[in-house]
Order: sequence, then C-alpha cells, then structure tokens
Amino acid sequence: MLHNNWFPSYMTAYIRDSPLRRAGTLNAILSRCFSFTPREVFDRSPERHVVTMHDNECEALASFVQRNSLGMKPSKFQLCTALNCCAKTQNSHLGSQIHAKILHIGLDQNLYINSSLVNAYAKCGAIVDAMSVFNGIEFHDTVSWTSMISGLSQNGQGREALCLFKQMLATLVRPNCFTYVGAISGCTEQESVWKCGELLHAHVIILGHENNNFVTSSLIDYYSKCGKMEKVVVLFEACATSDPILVNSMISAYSHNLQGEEAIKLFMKMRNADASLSEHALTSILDACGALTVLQQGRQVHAYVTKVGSVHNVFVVGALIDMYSKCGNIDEALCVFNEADYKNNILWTSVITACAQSGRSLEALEFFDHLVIKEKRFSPDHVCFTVVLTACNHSGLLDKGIGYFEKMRSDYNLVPEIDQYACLIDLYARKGDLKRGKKVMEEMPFTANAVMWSSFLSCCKEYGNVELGKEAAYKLFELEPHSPVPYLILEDIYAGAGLWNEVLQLRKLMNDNGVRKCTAGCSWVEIENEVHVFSVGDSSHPESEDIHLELRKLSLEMLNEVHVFPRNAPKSGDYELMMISSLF
DNA sequence: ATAGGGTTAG
Repeated sequence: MLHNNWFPSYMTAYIRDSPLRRAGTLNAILSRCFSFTPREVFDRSPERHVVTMHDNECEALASFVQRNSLGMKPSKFQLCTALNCCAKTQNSHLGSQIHAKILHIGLDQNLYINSSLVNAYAKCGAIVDAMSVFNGIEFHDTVSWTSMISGLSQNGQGREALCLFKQMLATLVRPNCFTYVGAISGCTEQESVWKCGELLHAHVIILGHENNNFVTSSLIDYYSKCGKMEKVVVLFEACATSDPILVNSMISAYSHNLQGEEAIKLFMKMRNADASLSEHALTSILDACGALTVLQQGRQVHAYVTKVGSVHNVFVVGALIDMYSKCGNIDEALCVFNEADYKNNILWTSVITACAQSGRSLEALEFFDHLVIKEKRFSPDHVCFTVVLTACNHSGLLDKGIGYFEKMRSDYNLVPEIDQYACLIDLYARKGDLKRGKKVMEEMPFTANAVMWSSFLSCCKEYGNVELGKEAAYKLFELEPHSPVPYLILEDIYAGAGLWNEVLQLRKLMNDNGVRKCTAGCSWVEIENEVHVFSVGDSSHPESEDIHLELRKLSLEMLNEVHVFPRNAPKSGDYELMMISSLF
C-alpha cells in the first residue's frame, strides 16, 4: 500500500511519482535509522512539499539515509549535501538528526558543515538553533556570517539581521554581494529599518555590486515593499540583461503596488517574447487581474497557465479561483476547482468563499455540508469555519450557524478562535438573543474588541435594547475614544425609546469628551500635482486627528518624497512610521 | 563539498 498515512507528504509524493516505488523499503529505512516516530515526521512536514516537489533532494536524502542505515559513516561532503537538501525540503527533523550525527562523529568544528547547519536550521525556521550553531563557530568567514544574516532576514528578523551585519562590518571579514542580498532583504521586514536599505544601496554602488542581478532583485523587492516604485523602475531599466527572475520580481512589484496594468503589460511582453515566468509571478499577475476585475486578461493568463503546465501548481490554481471569483465569474472558478488535480483545504475554502461572496451563501453551505459532513472529503479548519459561519450570518440562517459552531469542537476537535467567536456572537445578536451574545462575549477566552462591540451595538439598535446598547456604547467610548459612531448609535437607540433627556445628556457627554462628528478619511500630501501619501485615517486611533494635522503641516513645509503605501492601507500603528519615513 | 534573489491561494 503506497499511501501509508504516516509518511511525510513530500515523501509520499516522491514515491508516487518516482519509478522507485518502494514505500515499504523507505518506511523501514526511516524508522530504523532515526529516532523520530512516523507521526512526528508527518506532522513536521509542511504540506507544500506535495506541490513543490524536490525530487532530486528527496532522492539524495533517501540514499543518504539508506547508506546511513547500512552503517556507512558519511563524509563531510555528504553531510553538507544532505543538510542542503534538508534546507531545501525544510526537513528540520532530519536536519537535527544529522546534526546529532555530526556531533557524534566529531565534525562539529568544521566551518563548512557549520555553515550548512546554520542554513538548514534557518531555512526550517529554527532560528534559535541556527543562532546557537552560529555562536559556537570560533572563526567566522563570509559564508557563515552570510548564512546567519540571510537566515534572520528570511525569518522576519530584519532588525536582528542588520545588527549582525553591523557586527560583521566591525570584524576583518568582508561582506560580499551575497551578504548584501541578505542584509537588504532584512530591510523590508520592519519599518524601523526601512532607511537602512538606501544606505545599503549606497554601499552596493560603491563596492560595485550594482550589476549583480541578485543584488538588484533584492533592491527591487526592497523599494517595492516601501512603495518607491520610481526607484524600482529605474533599477529595472538599468538592467542590461532581462533575467527572468528580475522580470518576475518586477511583475510582483507592480502588482503589490496596485499597478496592475503595468504588471499585465509586462506579462504580455514576456509572453510574446517566450520568456519564462515563474509560478510566483503568475500568482501575482492573477492577483492583479482580480484586483482590476479584468476578466479578459485573466482568461489570457489562464490560457498561458494551461500552456506552461502551471495548472498543476496549487498556488496558481488558488490564484485562478480567486481571480475568477473577484471578476464575478463563479462558474469558471468552480470549473478550475473541479479540474484541479490536487485539492487542499485552502482550495476547498476558496470555492466556498467564492460562492458565499457571490451571494450564493446557500449554495456555499450545501457545498460544505455535502463535501465535509457527508462525504468527508476534507477536514475543515478555522478559516473554513469562519467562512461558513459568515455565510450563515449573511443568509440569515442563524440557528444553523450556531449548530456549525458547536460542530467545530464536537466533530472536528477545533478550539474556536476569536474570529469564530465573533461570528457566534453576531449570530446570537442578530437573532435578537442579545443576552446570550453578551454572555458569550464575556465568557469566551478572548477579550472582545471594538469591532465585536460595534457589531453588537448595531444589533442592540436593531432590537431597541436600551440597557445592553448603553453598555456596549460605553465600552466603545473607552475602546475608541475618538470615534463619534457609538455616540450616534446610542443616541438613535435613546431616541427610538423616546428617552429625550438621555439624548441631551449624551450630546453633552460627546461634547465634553471632545468627540466631533467628523470622518477620519484619508490624509495625503500633494506635491507637484502628485499625491504622495495615502493614509486611511482610523478614527479609533487615539492620535488620529493630531497626525492628520501634522501631515498637513508637513505637506506645507517640504517633502521630497513620502511613501505611497503598497497594497494594503496602513494600519493605525503605521502612523508613527509614516511620520518618520516622510522625514527622510 | 558550504552561503544568495520572490514566500505566491482561503
């Protein structure tokens, strides 16, 4: 039987697709040589390996394991190669087994092996382990520094990566272009280190690495993430060669900066030139098509996807479903889904979402009932339940929704998270069972946030419940002291109940608290007919108004450039950063 | 024989 359910999924895929159909042998090899249980292997193997199969790496690892099982002592070269494969397949468990082996045979002082170990741990996200290996190295070289710096960057610790880079500069070991790639990608992680990127760019120019495509690609990514598309374009145009990866980075950059049209243009150009496009780029371009709701272009990309065989990539399939769904073409979305040769939880949830969002909530629920409950085709997770509960809410199936919530725990062993609780509270409240809703809000293991209280308050208004409405509104006065909304809704509730005295008192309170009926809206700075800052004012942000004022003042003084925020509207916490970043 | 570019779908 090939599908031993404990197998790491990439191994299963490897075996399924490999001429070496030797699951039984591999099974035996794995359990004989390593101390982990089969279940652990399975649990630690990210599902994506089914998708991005690393055939060569898997084969190399399998033969490494086999040699090991025959009692052959691995050479340091073999160990390096094996660790490299672990890094590529993110097999941290095998990686630490190999680490144990290294310690056992006393190769733990070898710089090559240690650099590989740092890399393998970092690629698997085990940054603490990577760091401890790194710290154990007595004499570092450029490679060991680079491994650690890149590892930190890739694990969302850009600030730490830059600190380490700084430490490296204080030694006699010099960074090379590899090191700069790692350091530059560290600058995109945290806003507080954004300006370091430009400094590193200057280094790169001085040291003459600017013609290195890897460095350029990391710079494109960096500038794209801080919204400096003009610099991105300059960098891209300065490239003599059209490296497909640079083109892919560029398509992603356009797409993430809401310049979908440019992204599509570049895609067309590449397609006509028969240049290869990565699957990352294809998902980006589909994202752009969805955002622009351009179905025709989306279909053209779909045709290309079919032509190059990327329909087998689950990310591309997901992006296709999402694109068709955003373009309002639910039937094509379903068609893509039905034809997908591999379906995971995310795809199932995608189609259910697509149905629910196109106003076909009932169909979405039928789909769910049929596939999940009846046929047990997939096991739903938290996100899936959020979609289902939201669909119930939209279609007024309140009791059914409450039933699904119960099922989560009883049938699927899922502990509800705050999102699902929010849905449940909404279901009760919309049903008119405000008491029950409030009880859930108080008893759940999370603290209710402003969104939950706001929605609850609206239901209180709906049912004219003065007592609970007042409670919810006062809660919101604390949570969102600058927002006029809860005052206005409560005023409505009072007025509806004919409590005119309370209305007057409330108006006074609003005035005393300095809350005005203004909408936060957008802040922007206009320089030379160009709008340079978009900031969605969040009225719940305590300093929202002050910051608006500051921004306006700044716009009057001078600003060479201010960031245009990519993709998502900035969150409240971004204000400070905008203030800072606009000063540079 | 060791290190490098994006991290994409609900």
